[in-house]
Amino acid sequence: MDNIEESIAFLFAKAEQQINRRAREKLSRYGVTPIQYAVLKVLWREDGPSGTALATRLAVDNATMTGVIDRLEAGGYVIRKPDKSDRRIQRIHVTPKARSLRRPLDAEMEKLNREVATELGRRMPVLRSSLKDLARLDKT
Amino acid sequence: MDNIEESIAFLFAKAEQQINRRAREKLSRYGVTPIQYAVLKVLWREDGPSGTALATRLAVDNATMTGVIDRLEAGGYVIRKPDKSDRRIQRIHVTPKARSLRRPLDAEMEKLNREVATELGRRMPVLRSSLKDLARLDKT
DNA sequence: TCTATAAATTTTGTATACAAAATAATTTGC
DNA sequence: GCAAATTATTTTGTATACAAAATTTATAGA
Repeated sequence: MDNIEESIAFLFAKAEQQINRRAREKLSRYGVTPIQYAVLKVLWREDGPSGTALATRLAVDNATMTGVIDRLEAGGYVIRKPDKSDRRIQRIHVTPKARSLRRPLDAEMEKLNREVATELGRRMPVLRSSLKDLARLDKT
Repeated sequence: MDNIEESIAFLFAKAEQQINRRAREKLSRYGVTPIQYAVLKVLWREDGPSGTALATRLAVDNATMTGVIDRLEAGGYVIRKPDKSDRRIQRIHVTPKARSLRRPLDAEMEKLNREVATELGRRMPVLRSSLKDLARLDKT
């Protein structure tokens, strides 16, 4: 392995950088980032999870999730409401503002999926299964 | 696309997170990070590029590269030397300390490559070509 | 019961990563 | 020759991302 470009870690970092850049471009005019979109996508399906539940589901650190929720809350997309029976827990709820963004945001991200699928052609299913295996979102 | 786990951007982010975590684990006892390893890998082949040349080659922002070099310099892995004919340019040189790390660091990263290749089996070549296409390290 | 442990969240500190602006030096164009 | 444009680098500000520690509250065990 003479060149850094042959390193799988480097290739992953750069490919992810590009995909992330394209996702940011598509989402930016709605005022949200890719990870913020991921949080909203969970909330649209079931409102009111705890911060830790979101962090676990989206595979980020609790500390990272605190910041993401801070900014979503500052932007008026979510609100923290203390759990009634367990005062350690903050439940995260979407606002009407964020609900109204569901269709357009999903449309943007599905567009990105289609673009990548077109660029990769028949390799797309293999890429997808490889990513899922490496991400191991189920177990670990 | 009902679940965030189907979004290609999310899958990429999570897969990259795992790969990056594994790379950090392997490199950490040598005091370097994945992007710092990438810088060293360039310098081992040809010493003395400018910061901008490194940023372009490794596809990161100039501002990001400034910070990476700052920390490599603070750790004694590289030194900045002003170019003799163009006073805007800082040339980046490896130190003996960083030279001595070449073999062990390359060994760690090749180990990671082999591990991933084993996990993905026959899908590895397709993954690699997909990543290269998406990263577009050549053009753009 | 009451203390030790565990759980949820936040805080602090470090490291990418990028955008935009600032700075300094060189090159171009007239 | 010199102002304008370009180039290299750094600075500032924002946003992930994680580790480690701190805080608050709940639960388990003696």
